[in-house]
Amino acid sequence: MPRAFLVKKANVSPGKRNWSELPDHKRGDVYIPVSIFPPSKLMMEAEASPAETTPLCLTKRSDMHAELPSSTALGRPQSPVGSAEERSEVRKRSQSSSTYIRAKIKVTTGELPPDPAPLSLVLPPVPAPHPPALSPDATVMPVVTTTTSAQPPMEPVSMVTRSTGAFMCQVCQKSFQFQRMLNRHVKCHNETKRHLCSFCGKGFNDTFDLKRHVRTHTGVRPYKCTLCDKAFTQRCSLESHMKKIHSVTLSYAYKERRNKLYVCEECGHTAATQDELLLHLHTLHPDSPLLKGKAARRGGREGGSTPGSPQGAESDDTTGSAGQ
DNA sequence: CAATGCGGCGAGTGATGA
DNA sequence: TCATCACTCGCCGCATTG
Repeated sequence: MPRAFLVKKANVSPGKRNWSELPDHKRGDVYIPVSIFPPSKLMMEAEASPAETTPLCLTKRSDMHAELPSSTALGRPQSPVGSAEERSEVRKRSQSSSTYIRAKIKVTTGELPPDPAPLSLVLPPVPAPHPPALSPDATVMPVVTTTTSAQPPMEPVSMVTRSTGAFMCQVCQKSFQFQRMLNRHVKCHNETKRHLCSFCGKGFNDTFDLKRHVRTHTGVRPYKCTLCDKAFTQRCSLESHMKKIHSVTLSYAYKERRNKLYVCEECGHTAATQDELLLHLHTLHPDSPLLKGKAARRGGREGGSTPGSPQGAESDDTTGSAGQ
C-alpha cells in the first residue's frame, strides 16, 4: 500500500506518538491510551443515569491529548478541536453561507430550534457547539451525556400522527411501522439527548455513535485485515478494504449473525468471547473502571445477564462494535 | 413494551498518487 | 484534475434489556 493511509495530516507534533507509523496490528494491540482513566471519576460518571450513561467514559489525564493515536487527532494540537469531524463542522459552518449544505451533518447546538420543520434544511448559526478547546495542557472534559432538560419533549418537535397504519414523522413525513422506530427517528430532528465526546466535545444522539467515534481518538481498531497488516475501526471499512484491495468479498448468509467481537476499548485487544475479554481486563487492566463497573453490575444483578450477552453487561462498553 | 445497544449501509470528505 | 482508498458519521433494522 503506497499510500500513506491513515495519515490525514502530517504536522505531527514532535514527541508525540505517531501511530500511523505503526503497523495496524501492533497499533491495535499495543496502544494503551488508558490507564489514564481516573477510575473513581469514571465510575461516578457512569452512575449518572443508566440511560444517559455514556458508553465510553474516557476520561484521562491531562497529557492524554498528546497521546491520541488517531490519525485524525494527531498533529493538530493547535486546533481546539482536532478531529476530522471538527474540521468538518468548521467547514460546514464556513459553508453554511454557501449553497451547498451537507444534509447529513447535524449541528450540535444543544438547543432546540424554534421551528422544527426546516431543521433538516437549515443550519442555524452555530455558537461554538461545545467547549472546544482541548489545549495540550487542558484537562479533558469528562464525557457528559446530557439531556437538555430545558428542551421540550419530542412530541412538539415531531408530532406523532398515525395515518395509513403507519407512524409518521411530522417533520420529514417519513413513516414507520412502529412507534418506537418513530420515537428514535424523532431524535434525528431533536437535539434532546447529546452524548458528548470527552476528547473533542462533539455530540451524538446515539450512544453507540459516540462509542464508535471515540475510537477515532483512542486508536482502537478491532477489525484487522487477515491479508495485510491494516486494521479498521469499523467492520464495513475492513470489508471495503478487503474488497477493493484484496478482491475478497465477504459474504454472509441472510441475516447471519456474525461472530461478535469483544473489544477492549483501552488497548484495542479483541476477544472472541466476553470471558476472554474479562480475563484480558483482569490481567492487563485490573484497575479498569470498565471492569469494576462490570463487577458492580454483576453483583447487583446476580447473574442477570449471561456472559455471552452483547448488551447489558456490556453497556459499559468493554465491548466494541462488531458483528452481526 | 419502551428503551437501549449494536451492526450495517450509504454517503460525504480528506489524503495521496498518477 | 481525477481516481482511488481510507475515515467518519447519520440513520435504520434488529436484538436485547429492564
